[in-house]
Formats: sequence, structure tokens, C-alpha cells
Amino acid sequence: MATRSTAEERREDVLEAALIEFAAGGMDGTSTDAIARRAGISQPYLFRLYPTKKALFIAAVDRTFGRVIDAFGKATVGLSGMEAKEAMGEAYMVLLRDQTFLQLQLHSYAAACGDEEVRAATRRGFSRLWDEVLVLTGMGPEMSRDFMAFGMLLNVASAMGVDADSPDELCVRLLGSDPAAAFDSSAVYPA
Amino acid sequence: MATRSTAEERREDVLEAALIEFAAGGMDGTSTDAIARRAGISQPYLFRLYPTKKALFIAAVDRTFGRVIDAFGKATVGLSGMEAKEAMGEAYMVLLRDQTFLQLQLHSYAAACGDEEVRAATRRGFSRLWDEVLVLTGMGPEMSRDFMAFGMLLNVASAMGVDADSPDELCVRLLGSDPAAAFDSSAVYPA
DNA sequence: CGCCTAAGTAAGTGGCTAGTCACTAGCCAG
DNA sequence: CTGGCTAGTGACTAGCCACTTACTTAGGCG
Repeated sequence: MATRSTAEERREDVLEAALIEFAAGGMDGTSTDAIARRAGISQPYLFRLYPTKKALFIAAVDRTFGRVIDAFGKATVGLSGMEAKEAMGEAYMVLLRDQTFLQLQLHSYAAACGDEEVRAATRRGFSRLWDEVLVLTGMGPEMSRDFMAFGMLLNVASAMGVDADSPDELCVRLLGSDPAAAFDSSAVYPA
Repeated sequence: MATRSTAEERREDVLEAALIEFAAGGMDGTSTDAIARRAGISQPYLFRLYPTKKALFIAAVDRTFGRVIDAFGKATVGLSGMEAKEAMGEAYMVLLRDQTFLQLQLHSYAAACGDEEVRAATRRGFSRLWDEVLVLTGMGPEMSRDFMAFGMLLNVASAMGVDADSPDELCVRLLGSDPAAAFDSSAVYPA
């Protein structure tokens, strides 16, 4: 109560908190109370900033895809073709470490199964990501499909607790004996 | 009430109903009431057949991975190598048509993010599937990784409502202009 | 028939949760 | 300093939901 923020700043705080909570619990498994507490505001105020829980979830989904696209863009400045692809692979591995974005992406796909609005948002985000991969690398459709497919595998790897820094049996199976080089040995880098 | 079943039969009914409901709504987004109604029993009786909702969800997850593995096994009898791989790709496309198994798989990954027991079950199912792919095709680890990765892409395709029978823009992007031949043109079938 | 086991349910319960309402308090313009 | 606007909250509600308890009924067996 000491200091006040603008509604816009609070909205941003809430969105950031929502990213974390939704990434762990999904749309139905996360309470607005948990998000509000993490954001440091009361739960009723959350509903002044976002009209419904679903609207907040969709905003978080949009943000997540945006962040991934951003990471790809930043990783590939001045690069193209195979170099860009390599840089994007590395960027994806960095995201794997964080967990938030890949896991929320997964919850976005899952929630899309049963809700039309979420499905629309998810399709939009996925398409943006797909197009960005095409543009940044200049790959043909088959190779960019392989890249995206491997990305989806990393999403589920993240969900299953695979940690490239302390690889267990499942990690090795998924990423090979040298996880850091996973993008080299996979379809993303056909020899 | 007219006729009675054995508890074992009812448990099977409930599991079958749970597959459908959980596939659409996920673990937290599905009520035990909806499952009981679909199974044709009262909601309290569900809790005599399964101790908790989570236990039922995990049983459904196990069943889902089992069904996919089964489909692969049946599709590849008498085949090996590339032929087996082709047959498995086709089997996956058949599963894509049904929606239940791929979407429940996705919910399994998503729920694994926030729950240890679900994560353990998911890792178990995923590992079984992975091993089966290795054994049935005799592929090396890189190629079977590509196969699984493409499978994960099909999971999210299913969630986003992609229908290979009436392909829209997103479907073409994901599966190519000839969806039925998607496994041919992808990493699963490198030229 | 009568009894005992197992299938099945009606009617709760306590707790949580999305969303509302009425209110308070900080801040800036004039 | 004051009036008004906007940030922010406490207290509430209506409904849902996982799970329980106490009960009923079907049917196989002696």
C-alpha cells in the first residue's frame, strides 16, 4: 500500500506471475488467488486488470509464444541458413533450462483440446512461431517441420523433468549422450 | 439398475469413459461427475472403483500409452526396418483421426509439469513407447528420435483441431499438401 | 426360502474458487 | 486544501467438486 503503480504496470506484474503459475499448473489447475498472491495484489483486483481467468491465460499464452519468437530473433541477428538454425537450436536449449515457456506452451496445447477460444489463441501463436522459423532460417518446409517437431519433443522433455545439466536416463534417451549437442545430432542438423 | 455388472467390468467402463473425458478436459478440467455419468454409474460408486481422481487419471494415462504401443505392434506384425516404420507412421495417422489417445497423451505431459506422481507415470509411459519404437523398427537412436519428435508434433496438431480429412491452412503447414503422405515427406522417411 | 456378500446409490460435507460489491486511500488539478 | 479520479482491498456469494457415510437392493448358495 505504501506506493502505487499504474494499472498498466500492475497488469504486467500479474501477467509475469501468471506465466509462472500457469506454466506449473495449467489453466484449470491454477487459482487466480495464487497468481494474485505472486503478483503482490489482492485477488479481486486481478479481475479489474483482466476480465476473466481465461482472458489472463490467453494473454499468458500470447506472451509465451512471443518470448520464444523473440529469443529466436535475438539469437539469429546477422545470421541466416544453417548458422541461424544452429543459433535457434541453442536458444531452444536455453528455454528448456528455464521451464516456464516450454511448459506453458504445452499447457496451451493441452487446454486447446477443450476450449475454442484457447484453441484459436494457440493456433495463432503456433502459426506465428512456425512462420518465424521459416523466415529466420530460410529453410524449406520439410526441414522447418523437423525443427518444430524437435521443439515439441523438447517441450515434453521439459514437462517430464529432463534437465540437460544433470542428465538422467530419460534425458540421454531424448537428447543423446551429449545433451548440449542435441540439435547437432538430430534432424535439425541432418549431416 | 436392471442388470448388475461385476466390479471389474464397471472399472473397465469407468476407465473407458475417463479416457474420453480426460482427453477433452485434462486432469483438473474434468469432473469425476462427468466421468461417472458417461460410464452410467453414480459418482460415489466411482470412488469405490478408484481410490482418487488422480489414480483414475494415471490409469487412463497408462492405458493410453498402452493403446498406442498396441497400435504400433499390430501395425508392424511381420514387418521390420523401413517397412515397419512406414506402418507405424500410418498407425499414428489413424490415432490422429480418433483424437482420444493423442490428446490424452498431451494432457499427460501437461499434468506431469506440476505433479510428481503423474510425472512418474508419464515418464514410464513415454519410455515404454520409446523402447517399443526402437525395438519394432530397429532404427538407430537418431532416427527413432525423429520419429518420436514427429509424433509429438502430431499430438499438438490434434490438440489444435487439425483434421487430415478436411485440411485447413494450419494442417497443410504441419503435414504438407498431402497429409496422408506426411510421414513420407518428413524426417521419418529421409530420402 | 432366507441369508450373506457385493453392487449400487441418495444425500450430504467441507473446502475451494471465479467473480462481485461496497468501500477506503493515495494522488493530482485547480 | 479540496474534489474527484483511480489504485486497491475486505468481505462476501453462489456454485462446484472430490470424497464420505449410511443406506438399499440384487442375486448366488445352502
